[in-house]
Amino acid sequence: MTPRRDPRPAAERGHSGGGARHGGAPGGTLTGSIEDYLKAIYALEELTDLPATTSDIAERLDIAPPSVSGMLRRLATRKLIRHERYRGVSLTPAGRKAALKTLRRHRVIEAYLASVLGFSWDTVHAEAERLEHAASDELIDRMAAALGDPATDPHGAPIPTRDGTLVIVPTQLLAEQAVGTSARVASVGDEDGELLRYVGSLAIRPGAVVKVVSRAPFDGPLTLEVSGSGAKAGRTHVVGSTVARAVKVDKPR
Amino acid sequence: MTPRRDPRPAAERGHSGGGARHGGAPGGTLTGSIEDYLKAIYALEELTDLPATTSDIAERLDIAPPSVSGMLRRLATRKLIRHERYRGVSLTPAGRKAALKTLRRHRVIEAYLASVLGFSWDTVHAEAERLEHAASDELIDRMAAALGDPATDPHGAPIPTRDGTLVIVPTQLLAEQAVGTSARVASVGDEDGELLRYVGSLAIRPGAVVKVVSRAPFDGPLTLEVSGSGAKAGRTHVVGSTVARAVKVDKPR
DNA sequence: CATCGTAATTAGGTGAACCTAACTTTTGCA
DNA sequence: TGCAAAAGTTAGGTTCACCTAATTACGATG
Ligand SMILES: [Mn+2]
Ligand SMILES: [Mn+2]
Ligand SMILES: [Mn+2]
Ligand SMILES: [Mn+2]
Repeated sequence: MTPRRDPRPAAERGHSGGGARHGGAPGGTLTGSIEDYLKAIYALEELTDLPATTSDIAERLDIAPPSVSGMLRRLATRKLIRHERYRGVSLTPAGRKAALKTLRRHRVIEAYLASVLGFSWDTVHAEAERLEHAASDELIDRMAAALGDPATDPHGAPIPTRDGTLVIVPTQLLAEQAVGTSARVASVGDEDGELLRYVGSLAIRPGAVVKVVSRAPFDGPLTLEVSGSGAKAGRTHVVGSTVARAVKVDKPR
Repeated sequence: MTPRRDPRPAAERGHSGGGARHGGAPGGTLTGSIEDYLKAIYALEELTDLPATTSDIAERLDIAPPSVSGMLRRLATRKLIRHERYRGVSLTPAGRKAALKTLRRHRVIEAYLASVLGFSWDTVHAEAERLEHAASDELIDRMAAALGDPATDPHGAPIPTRDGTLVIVPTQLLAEQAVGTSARVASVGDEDGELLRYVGSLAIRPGAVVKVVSRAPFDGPLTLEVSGSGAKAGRTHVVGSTVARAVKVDKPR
C-alpha cells in the first residue's frame, strides 16, 4: 500500500536536476533548469521593465520557444511567475526571491573562483553556471565570508545579499554615453567569454575610466580612450556596438 | 532538413544530468547518475573482488533494483561495464577510468572544503556528492594544486591522481584487528555523517593509533584505547561492530 | 533432482525537459 | 482596415532516470 520509496520526481531527488539542495524551501525544491529560467526572466524584466517574452527567454537560454512555453506553464503552476497568454511573464515575489538567490550563488561563485583560485574573468561564468545549482547555502556563505562578503562579482555586477537585497547603482550603457564625456566602468556583461577577453585586453574593466572620443552614426563604432594602469592604457581604441552595449558605465548626474 | 538544434539527449546538454562538462571525453559525456553508478560499482568490486550485483548497487544508491537493471543495460551499451545476465557486472577499462576520475573529483572537493573552507569532516561528503558532477577538470586541478596535491581526503581515503592511478595501501578493518595489537587508523568510511561525528568525538581519525583491548564474541562490541592528542585520548571506549567495520587500519606485516 | 526462496529481469508506468511541425493569436504596415 | 509576418501555443515525439507489479532464472536444500 505505502509506496516503497521516495515518490518525488526524479529531477528533485539525487540527480538529474541539480536543484536538490537540503533545506526544504517553501514551494518545493527547484531544479537547475527552473533556476536558470528564473534568472533569465529576472534579467529580461530588469532590462526592459516589461514582461519577459517567450522568444526572448528562448533566445537567452538557447532553447526552442515551444519548450519555453511548456516550462512557463509549469512555473506558473508553481506560482513562480504570472503568465498572460500570448503576452509574456513576470516574476511573483517567490519567483523573484528564487532568482535573486540563484544570482547571488552565481556571482559569489564567480568572485570566489577569480579571487581565490585564480580563474580568469572570461572563464568563471561557465563554471558558475553549473555550480550555482549544486552548491549548498552553507558553501555559498563560506565562500562569501572568505572574501569578506564582496559587493560585486568579477564583472562588476552587484551580488545580492543573503536576504535577497540587490543594490542598484544607476548605470547606462557605454553605447549611450555622451561623446566627449568620461565615466567609470561599472560592469561588463559576463556571458560571452571571447568578448570579455577582448574587452580585458583593452584594459576596460570595472573601475577603469573611459572617455568617449567620438561615435560613428547608425549604431557605428565608438572611439574610446581608456585611462588606467597597464600597457595599453591611455591609448585610443575603436570598438563596435556589440562591445559598447556589453559595457555599463556609472550614470552621470 | 538539418535539425535546428542540439540533438543530444536532454541529460547531456545544459542541465538535467549534471554530467555536462566541457571537454568531449571519448564515448560521450557522462551524466551525474552514470558517474554515481560507476563509483558504486567500483567501490563494490574493490570491496569483494567479485562482480557487483544488482541488489548491492541498488542498496548502495538507494534505488529500486529494476531501475538498476535498466541503467546497467545502458552502461553495458556504452561499454562502461560488462554485464553477465543474472550474474553481475564489472567495470571495463573505460568504466574504471571514469569511476576513478569521479572518485578523484569527489575526494579533491572534500579535501578542499575541509582544508580551505573549514567544513567539518562529517559534512563534506554530501556536498562533494553533488559538486563532483558539476566541477570542471580545471577547477579540480586548481583545488588540488591549492592543497599541494594531497594524497588523501579528510577521511583518509587515497585520492586518485590526474592520470587515474590509485595508491593502494594494504589495510584491514578495525573489526579484524587482533586483540592486544595497536595500529594506525588509515581511514574512516565517509557516507554516514552521524557515524563520523561520533567516531571523531572518540579521537578516531586518520593517523590516530588505536589498540584493541578486547573483543566480545558474535560480532560483539570492541574495547579500544585511542592514543593521540585531545581530551578523550588515552581513554578506553567500547564501540559496536558497525563502527569497527567503518574504520580501516594499516595492515600489520 | 524437484522445489522454493531470493535475486534479477521484463513489462508497463511517470514526470522533467527538451525537440519539430502545425496551428492560432497578435501586430505592424500598406 | 485588412492581411501577412512574427510571436506564441498546442500537438505529438524523444530520452533519461526513476517507479511498482509481474515474471523468470538461479542456487541452496531437503
Ligand atoms: Mn545555471
Ligand atoms: Mn558575472
Ligand atoms: Mn554524486
Ligand atoms: Mn571521503
